[in-house]
Amino acid sequence: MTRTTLKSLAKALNMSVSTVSKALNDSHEISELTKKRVKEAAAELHYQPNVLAQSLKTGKTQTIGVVLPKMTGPFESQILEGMQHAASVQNYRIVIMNSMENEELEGIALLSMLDKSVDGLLFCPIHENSNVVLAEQIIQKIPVVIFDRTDYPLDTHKVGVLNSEGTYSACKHLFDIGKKNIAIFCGTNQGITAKRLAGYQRAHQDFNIPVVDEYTVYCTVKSIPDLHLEMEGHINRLLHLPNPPEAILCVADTITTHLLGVLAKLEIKVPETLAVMGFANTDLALSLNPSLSTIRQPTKDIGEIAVTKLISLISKPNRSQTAWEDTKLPTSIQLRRSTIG
Amino acid sequence: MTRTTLKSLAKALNMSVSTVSKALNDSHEISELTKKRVKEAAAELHYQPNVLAQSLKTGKTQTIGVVLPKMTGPFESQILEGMQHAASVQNYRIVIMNSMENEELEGIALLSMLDKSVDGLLFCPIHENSNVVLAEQIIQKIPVVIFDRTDYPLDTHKVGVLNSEGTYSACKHLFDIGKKNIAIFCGTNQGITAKRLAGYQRAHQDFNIPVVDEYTVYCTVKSIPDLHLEMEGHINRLLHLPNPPEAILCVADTITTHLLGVLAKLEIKVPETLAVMGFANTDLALSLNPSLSTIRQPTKDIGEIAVTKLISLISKPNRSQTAWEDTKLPTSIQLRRSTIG
DNA sequence: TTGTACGCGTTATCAT
DNA sequence: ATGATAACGCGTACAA
Repeated sequence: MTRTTLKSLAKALNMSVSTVSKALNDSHEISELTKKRVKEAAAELHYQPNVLAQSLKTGKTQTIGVVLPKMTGPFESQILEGMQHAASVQNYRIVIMNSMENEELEGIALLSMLDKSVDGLLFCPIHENSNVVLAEQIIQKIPVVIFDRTDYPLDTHKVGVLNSEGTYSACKHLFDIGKKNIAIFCGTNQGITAKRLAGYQRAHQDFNIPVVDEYTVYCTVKSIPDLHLEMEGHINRLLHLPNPPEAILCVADTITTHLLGVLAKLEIKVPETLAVMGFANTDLALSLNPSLSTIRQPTKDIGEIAVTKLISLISKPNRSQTAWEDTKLPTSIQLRRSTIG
Repeated sequence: MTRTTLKSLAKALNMSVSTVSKALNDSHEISELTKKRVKEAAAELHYQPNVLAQSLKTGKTQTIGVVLPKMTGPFESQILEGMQHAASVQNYRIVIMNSMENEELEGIALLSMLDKSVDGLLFCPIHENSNVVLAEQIIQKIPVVIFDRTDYPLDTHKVGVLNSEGTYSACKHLFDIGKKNIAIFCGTNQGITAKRLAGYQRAHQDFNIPVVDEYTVYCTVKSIPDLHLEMEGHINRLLHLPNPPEAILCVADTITTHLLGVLAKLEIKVPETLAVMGFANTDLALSLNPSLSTIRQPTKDIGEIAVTKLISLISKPNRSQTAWEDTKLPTSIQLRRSTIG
């Protein structure tokens, strides 16, 4: 059982390879009749072009590489699904490399993109200056689009969200329901944290509410059980302040979704004692107890737009003189019982 | 800025392509001195072999394809991460195709695996006889390993879990804490549901507890809000039975994790009125209120083992006379407050 | 309209 | 120990 190649197809048809090739590619210099004959025979013999040979010849692989720090978590998998979908629609495939939040692994992943096996790269850097020189090397050869963690010094298209607006709206909502004292739980990614923190501060300014320094809290721990402990400590400390907060705003998915568990364990009433809301992209927000008010990121859009922009770069002849776009998608807010009882 | 190829490298070194190629591949017929010179020059000029040309020549792509029904949800992304990890360690890359639970899309995805662009396929079929003929065609050309939904008529390695044992242990636990009347909420995948249902029934037999027909419930709906409504209906019906159940066992992740939300809305006490446990692979089980007792699948292992088995098939010369292994990994049970208060 | 010949970048066989 | 050359499967400029 040997593979059908152009050559074998040509032999079976008593024609030359080039005729067959042109016929299959609908060249105008081939008669309709032969085209039809060729295509029928191709279908008959289950001919499939060898994409490797095609790519070697054309220099295009119809493949785009994705390098991202993690792929568990609803946020990441939703982005990946968006990418996967947009890519397959436009006849591209996706190969994923996981940097596992590790700069060295990220370097290896990036390096493997230089071998002509992908037409473009979608990159979510671990932090704002990880592997920058490598990235600059890569972008000399293939187009790159930065997504999610867009605070990265590379001149190219970027696709992320309006981080500061998300926290701003959340604060506004909390103010509206009478919670003026809002603690904010920050995550480990500096660029994103900074943006979201800025929205929090700007909201306070605009509404003339003072920012209490002690309300800004950093959760640095990685494992879930440890995170629970760390958050317990923070909450106990906050509630014993002379002026304890009435709400907690979380700026990272893991922190947000696990906070309710911690509060339940401490038997703190939500939202009466502490209202809770934060960035989170899981369906489960609806099924938590109480259901969780969230700031939701348009993950699928991020993925799809990133892919579309990348593909447009790939097909563009002179990439050098492009005006780079820093696309910031709006977040949206779902109000549920963790803030409005 | 033109790419460094074997040829340009050779020219720079005043040597022939074949010498350079052999030197880089550590052929024994090349002197140490030249090897050293070649390798230095290669590093100097940032030479990277063109993997496409390599693959075209060798027939190996160092790439494995994954076709699976969905990739959101913790279960799927954990499996993917396991695959990704095992693959990269063994110097393979992964390209993912999402069938989106749609048999036609699955067919397209599978078809694209026939073009010599992957060395092997990891396949999680939509259901027990979707695209079987296509799969059989594929396995003629490249090795295939079936994962997760292993109830599929293809002679090859399979990697899944001991589904019936999971529900068996769960029932045993519920019996132990005095909940003899257990309702079971089933999902839409027939093969897996059947296995898990069997474990439920076997447990009842072994412990001499009658199976009540009305306790077996099917949740068929896809969207989360609708699923909530459907489950509400089932629960109301069950609780008005003359002999209402004291526990609910869920056999699909989505059902399990969302059930607590439904019960909270109905203000039903968990675990007092109804204990809850079920298959679920999310970290959030710990942070639900009450925290959720789960049957957990070794997702990372599934992914890693599937990859390892596939790679071993790829490197095996005579695939025809292999003894196919149907690997069933054990599940594990985490007891939390949704059953033991 | 069809066919011939070459090259994409490698690896592998055969000489030297 | 090293070098010339064919081949992998395809696309295409050029010739017929």
